[in-house]
Amino acid sequence: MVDNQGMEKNTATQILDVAQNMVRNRGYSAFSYADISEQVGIRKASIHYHFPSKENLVTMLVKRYRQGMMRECDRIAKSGTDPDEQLMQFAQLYRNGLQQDQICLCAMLAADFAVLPYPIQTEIRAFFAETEAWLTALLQQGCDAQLWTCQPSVAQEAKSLMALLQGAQLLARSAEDGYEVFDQIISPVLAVKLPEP
Amino acid sequence: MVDNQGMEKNTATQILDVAQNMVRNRGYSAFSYADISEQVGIRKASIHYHFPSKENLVTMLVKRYRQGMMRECDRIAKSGTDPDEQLMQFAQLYRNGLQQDQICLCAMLAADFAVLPYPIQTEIRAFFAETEAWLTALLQQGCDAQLWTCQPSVAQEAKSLMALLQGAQLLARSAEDGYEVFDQIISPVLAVKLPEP
DNA sequence: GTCTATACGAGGATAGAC
DNA sequence: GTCTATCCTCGTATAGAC
Repeated sequence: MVDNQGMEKNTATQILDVAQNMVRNRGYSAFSYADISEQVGIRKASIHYHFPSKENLVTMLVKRYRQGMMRECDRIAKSGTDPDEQLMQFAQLYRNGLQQDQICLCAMLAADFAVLPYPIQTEIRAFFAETEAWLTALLQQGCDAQLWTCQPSVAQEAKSLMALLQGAQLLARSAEDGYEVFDQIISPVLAVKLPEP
Repeated sequence: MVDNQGMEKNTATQILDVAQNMVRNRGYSAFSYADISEQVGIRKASIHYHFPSKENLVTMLVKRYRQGMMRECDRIAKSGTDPDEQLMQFAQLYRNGLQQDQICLCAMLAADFAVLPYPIQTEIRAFFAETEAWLTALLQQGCDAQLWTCQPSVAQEAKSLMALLQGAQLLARSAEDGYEVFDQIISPVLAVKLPEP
């Protein structure tokens, strides 16, 4: 596994990394340039050099997050495993966030939707549309391979699965043992997807 | 239907009503005493007479919301209809919020969980525990009446359903047509609950 | 109970030196 | 690129008059 050990990450990337953790954990309104400043080790004013405004910063953040999500999905798709295994890996993406008490960036921003500038809203919609499209294709593969059936349509099943995963993250973070709650929520529904014994 | 037409609501109640709309729509960090002040028609300082701090205000808010939810659930339970009809009415509670672009108060606060004072966190946990208990009992009735089966347990199915409903609200509010998305998400899962043709 | 006035800090943002 | 210094607004909260 190649990582960045010893490599200097540029400042803009560091800012985005910290901001991402903050937004996923606290939401749009509850994180500030001062928070980023502390963790990155530069002054508040310096952040404005890289990202002129908060609106700009978060817009860039969602763009990057969207690309990252698509990369992950592509990786899963190209792994060559069966659709049911791919579905589990997809669910795993949501499960991973829990270790730092984080939910999906766009799930958090969907909650904050009413206070977001329009450009950010647009990016969020794009994220959900892309993710849904990918998941729909995966579900269709499973149907074709007779692994499962989707009623009344693969598109609706995809939406339902996304809602389930996001809701599971939401419920998990207010629970003491987040992982256990998440797994309990996921298991009945994903079990239904597998062939009957 | 008896309503409060002509009745003066006391100030504390008005404050809670406005605050509830605000929190459900914008979250904990993005609403202020100034917002309430405007809509209720009194000064910021006057709000502090009724609720000394924001923490206190929102704690009271969640307590009241929790009681309201339990009242609604009791009403459904005592309606004498079949479990499957009761389940639809329960889902309807979540659907109703959408008309004002609002999600469940506690779903919103679950997203904001990391920034909430401890007393509020406690109330939210209590809300979810109560709701889950009620829903578990309803699902059990349906099992007993052979209307459906719950795998691997009614408790897990209850959690899954709550996650689905909250996730559906989240996805609905970032969509142009919220109701349509919500209904699409709900229908595949709730349809499974009904007897096979 | 509600008001005016005010304290005090935090928030996002800009100007200009280095 | 990053700094210091500063602006202006908004946030929660308190004191004290009415």
